[in-house]
Amino acid sequence: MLDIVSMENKWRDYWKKNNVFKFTKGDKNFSIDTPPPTVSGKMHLGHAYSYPHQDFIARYKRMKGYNVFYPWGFDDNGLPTERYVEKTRNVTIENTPLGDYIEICKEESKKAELELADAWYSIGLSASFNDYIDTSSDFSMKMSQKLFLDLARSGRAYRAEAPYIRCPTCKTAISQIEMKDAIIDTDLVYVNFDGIEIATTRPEMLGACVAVFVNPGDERYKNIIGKKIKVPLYGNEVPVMSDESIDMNFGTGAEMLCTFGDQNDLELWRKYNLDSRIILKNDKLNDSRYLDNIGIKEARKRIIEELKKNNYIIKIEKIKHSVNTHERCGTPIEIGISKQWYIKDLDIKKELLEFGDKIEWIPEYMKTRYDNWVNGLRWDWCISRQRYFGIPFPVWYCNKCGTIIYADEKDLPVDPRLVNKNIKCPACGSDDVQPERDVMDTWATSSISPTLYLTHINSMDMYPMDVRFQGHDIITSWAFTTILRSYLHYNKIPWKKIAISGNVYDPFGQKMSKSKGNIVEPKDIIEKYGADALRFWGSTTMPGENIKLREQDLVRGKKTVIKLYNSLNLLKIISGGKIQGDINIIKSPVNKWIMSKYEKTVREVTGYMDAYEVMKARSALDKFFWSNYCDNYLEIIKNDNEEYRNENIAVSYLIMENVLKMYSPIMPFITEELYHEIHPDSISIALEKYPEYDDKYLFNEENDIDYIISVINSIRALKSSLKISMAAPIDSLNITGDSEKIGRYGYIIKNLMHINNIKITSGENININVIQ
RNA sequence: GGGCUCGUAGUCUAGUGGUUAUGAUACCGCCCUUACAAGGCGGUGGUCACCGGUUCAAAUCCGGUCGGGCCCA
Repeated sequence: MLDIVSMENKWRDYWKKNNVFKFTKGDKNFSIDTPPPTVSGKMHLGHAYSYPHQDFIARYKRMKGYNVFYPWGFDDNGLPTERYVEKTRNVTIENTPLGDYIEICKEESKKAELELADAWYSIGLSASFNDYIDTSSDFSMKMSQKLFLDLARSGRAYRAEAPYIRCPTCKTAISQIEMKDAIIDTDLVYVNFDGIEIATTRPEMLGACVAVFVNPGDERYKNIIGKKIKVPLYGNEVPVMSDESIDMNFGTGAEMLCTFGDQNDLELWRKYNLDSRIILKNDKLNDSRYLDNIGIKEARKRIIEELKKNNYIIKIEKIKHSVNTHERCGTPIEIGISKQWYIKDLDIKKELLEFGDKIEWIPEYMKTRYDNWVNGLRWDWCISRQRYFGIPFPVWYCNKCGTIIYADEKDLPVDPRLVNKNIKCPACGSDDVQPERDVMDTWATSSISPTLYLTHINSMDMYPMDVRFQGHDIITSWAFTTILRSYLHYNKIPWKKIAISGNVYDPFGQKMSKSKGNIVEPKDIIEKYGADALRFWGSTTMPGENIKLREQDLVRGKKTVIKLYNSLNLLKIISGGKIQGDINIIKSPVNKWIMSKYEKTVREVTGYMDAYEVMKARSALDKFFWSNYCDNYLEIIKNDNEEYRNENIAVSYLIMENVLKMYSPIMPFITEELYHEIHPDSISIALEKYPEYDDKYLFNEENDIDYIISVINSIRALKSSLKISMAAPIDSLNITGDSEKIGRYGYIIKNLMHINNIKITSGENININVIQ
């Protein structure tokens, strides 16, 4: 009996111990840009579905003779890690010195990485786990800072006081990438503005009002456009202006523009070059009148009270309103104004689109999402975060003259917040300097993953990498920022291909989530069905497609594992354990038939694998293995003429081991196990050569035997209808059909179906009847 | 609101102009045959979402409708 769990464990240990997948650079290299999973989360089923996709290709390319660079990384920067540490170690930035806080983050990351690596290893990935990189290491920090300095010196990265998107909960700037829409319940307040009714969801921002906007086509307000009106409570005069973007059906059709109530305010503010009245700073409102450094909710209450007191409120309506939120915490974002670091990208949209075109997208339509994103960019990429654990900016500021002081490249990596290195201002000579306290956005480091990976092995000559694998949910973040950085630093595409994978849903098409209680752990699946079956399930979709978790796919995978095991078992019984014979001269028509089918399968499977269509490759292989090889070929040679015995053994073994090779990228465990039974001296099936298509093994007999098999199927149907065993002997049978073929290959029919005599009648259609 | 994508037996799925629409699973019947009953053989089951158009020919191409999913506003 086959014990799948212990068999898989055995090979996992073996691969690790023998460092089977270590990369050695050669003439023919193939490199994969792997998504570094975050350390704050466990490997979930979505990962267990998508990561094997990279591994299928990695293993295939390795067997096709490439030196495959398949690095491994962990992303342990930023907010998720801080959250994780604050939860597990009960530390906060308020109760812990910065240096200690960072050390604890690193410590926990390291610990989590060691634990997590096992989960990733358990699904049989052939990546370099022995030599992984993580995004918070000195190495990553050095590279990230160095590339940042390159951008800063060339002016691509700049620091500016500008409006920025802020999360009040996380108390940090975020980028357009991190926003998500949400519908919330809110009050729509109708305010009397100098006789004009205005509806607003942000009454607390009244003191920041710099204009009133209406739609130019709105008849109600036509005659007041261009006039000035007074802001209630504050009394300042603001212009009434018009813009197409104003929705006539929202509220009263007249809106106040505040610096800054929301993104639309910001856009109109930029478009018309309006004044600013900043009353909101770091989540506190201060208008030196009604609001004295108080929070947003409190301020809203107070302003509404004041408006009521002075009879400015007409009515208050409860509405559902669409707002932008921070995707990590769900808090509605605010627009703040402060100094942040940006990477300028709005001026190179055209170039970025061209780069998108140069990369092969699998599947192709996923590129559209990238294009839409680039076309819709409205902000330069804000890369500074007011957080603690992350790559620090290698800069100081001179308190005297304001000059930005960049770290010397030879001193990298450097954390200006923690080291005091006698920094002097190069402009004025002052040593009164202060460090930048912000850290970089996690994507600022993830976006240079090809550089990180290739520099790690000292092989930047392999740039661009061959392929990036990632989910479709991060096309606008990871794929986009990587292409952007690659353009800015090297003017090269980061990879030749990008392969996008889909999401995993439960059997009813619902997303898996804790609250729904429909989460399935990969570990449980591996225990029940095996890692091979889990990977098999992962190979049942076309590139980019979402997948539902369905038990039957796992069952099918496990059945395939067992079928492979049993078919080798049968070969051992038939051959008496010996492989013999010569396949250079094939005489048996049945062997000619199976060799033809086999060669065609090799050609087909290889073609699909080259196109990353693993699902089609596997289907073709399944069909050959189950139907042609097991159900028909092996059944026939069990009962074949003695003269073909040695040839049958040779052919059946040859095909068996090549079937194992073709299955091995998908199911590495069972194929390793069985291959070692045939070739005990092999280091690993993963290092063997993939079968090559050879047309010298195509024979005309293929069609003849196909015909004979259809005759056999008819006899099987007959036996089935007679309710007798396939092995039950029949004395005499009349077969109508192609008499020449049936005559020539009648012995196959007789042997397999246990028939003593056959009588042949010529006819168009196959017809079988028993002669009593 | 815009974009992308999908709609094929109970369920999942292949198929992008041309025999009788693929396979899996479920279901029914038979068979323990020199491996495998988690197997084999046979069978039931489909107005290819709907409407219209192009064509000798449409699941496939075009337009529209309805319904899912995702991305972006």
